[in-house]
Amino acid sequence: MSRSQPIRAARGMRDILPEQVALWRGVEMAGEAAARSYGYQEIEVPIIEPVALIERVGGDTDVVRKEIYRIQSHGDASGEREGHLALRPEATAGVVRAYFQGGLNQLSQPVRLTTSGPMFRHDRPQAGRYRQFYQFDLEVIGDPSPAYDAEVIEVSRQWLSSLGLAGVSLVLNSIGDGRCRPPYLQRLKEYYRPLKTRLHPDCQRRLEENPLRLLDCKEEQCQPFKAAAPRITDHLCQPCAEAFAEVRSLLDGAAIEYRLDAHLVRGLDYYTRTVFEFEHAALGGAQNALGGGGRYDGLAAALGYPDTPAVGFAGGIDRVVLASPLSEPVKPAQVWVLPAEPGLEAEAARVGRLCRAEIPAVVDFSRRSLSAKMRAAGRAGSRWVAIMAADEAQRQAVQLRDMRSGDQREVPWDQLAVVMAGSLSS
RNA sequence: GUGGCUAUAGCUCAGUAGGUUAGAGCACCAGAUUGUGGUUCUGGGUGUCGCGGGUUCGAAUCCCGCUAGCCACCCCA
Repeated sequence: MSRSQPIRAARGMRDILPEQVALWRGVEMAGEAAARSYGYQEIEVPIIEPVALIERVGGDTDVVRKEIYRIQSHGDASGEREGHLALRPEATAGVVRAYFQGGLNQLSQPVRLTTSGPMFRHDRPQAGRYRQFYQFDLEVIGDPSPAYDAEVIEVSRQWLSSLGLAGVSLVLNSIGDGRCRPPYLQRLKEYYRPLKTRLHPDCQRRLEENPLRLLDCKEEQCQPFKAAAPRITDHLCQPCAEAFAEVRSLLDGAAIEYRLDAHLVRGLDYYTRTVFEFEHAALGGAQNALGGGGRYDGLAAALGYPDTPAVGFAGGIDRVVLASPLSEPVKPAQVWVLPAEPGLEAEAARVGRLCRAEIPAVVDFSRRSLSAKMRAAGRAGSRWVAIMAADEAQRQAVQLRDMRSGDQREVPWDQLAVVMAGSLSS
């Protein structure tokens, strides 16, 4: 009625404040560096995509059922298609679309791509889980060789280890393909059906809807049945079994450690064969997955493009930041220009410009006392301050103070940049 | 989407048998130092007690609703 609440960020959204940004960028840049060193090329794709792009690949998963941010139609009578847009929940589908639409399928294959940016899912927020979250993606499109599965794993592992993360483990599985998975799921259902009444309610529902999920249920009462359940890796068709064996042998050859887990599955339906995930022990159970990926040979066809094999990885930047050892951000050398009395704004601004030839310069135009300005400069971690009152301004000079040593001397404006640059390099 | 816990200053928190001007540490601002920081000293509370309503002479405290955060699910990065 009277006063309204101040506006806050929407639920599940958060800001990355200046203090955090350095760490954030570091994580992102480490990904780019790892990708670049393996010859991956950067690509940017839209955050908004047609809902159909997401629905075709997502199938009947929760992500599509209830977690998609659909964009409200603009109300333009001629543009009813506007009602069919959504914020992307992941990047892979968009990258594959761009691969065809941009003619990358005409280049020599495979094409190695990397991208990163915000994704959106209408989940219940929790620590390490936001409605807008950031992913780093690797995709290798256009070649079925298991060697690319191994390479993608190697690059994503390189990303995580270059950040100095400890306690990261790789989990590996194969979930077969369109040929061997359906018969396996049939077996799995047959195994579980007689046990149905002894499963917990969610699993009773899963039995027919999504039997793979029975395998990673955490409910106590469902545990006893898992051990004897048929394992997908025992029922792979010949080509899938060979591909899986090759991935493992390549990982072994590269001395990449992993744990086989027949219960590892993926949320999105287009995955085939290799699936993998990086876990971090120190993070809570709900957000211990730092990233995951796998082969998605069925995706291109699901989008209406020619059947095209591909493999990829998506890493959660938010969670990697969370898991990263906090490093003290390195403050860049700076000079603060402090006019010691009012009326020197123009001169101070000019001194700032001269300094910027060599290092970033901040000009303090505030009216507070010089000692307050010094305090502020000191707290900001400035390397130098350039103090100037009317008499110095008249001589076109400043008192340049080295904040580390406390040494101070008068320096003419036109020598400032040189003097600071000189003592930086020494 | 389901269930549970929580919400007091910028941060971490104290404050309930309901009682008058709501506190601490850190942070922040100012001064000591009318031209010199990081140490020290002095001063300053910077707050619609998450929001809305109810009970009461009186609510940060009790009740209801809402919102947000956290935790466990669902699912996933």
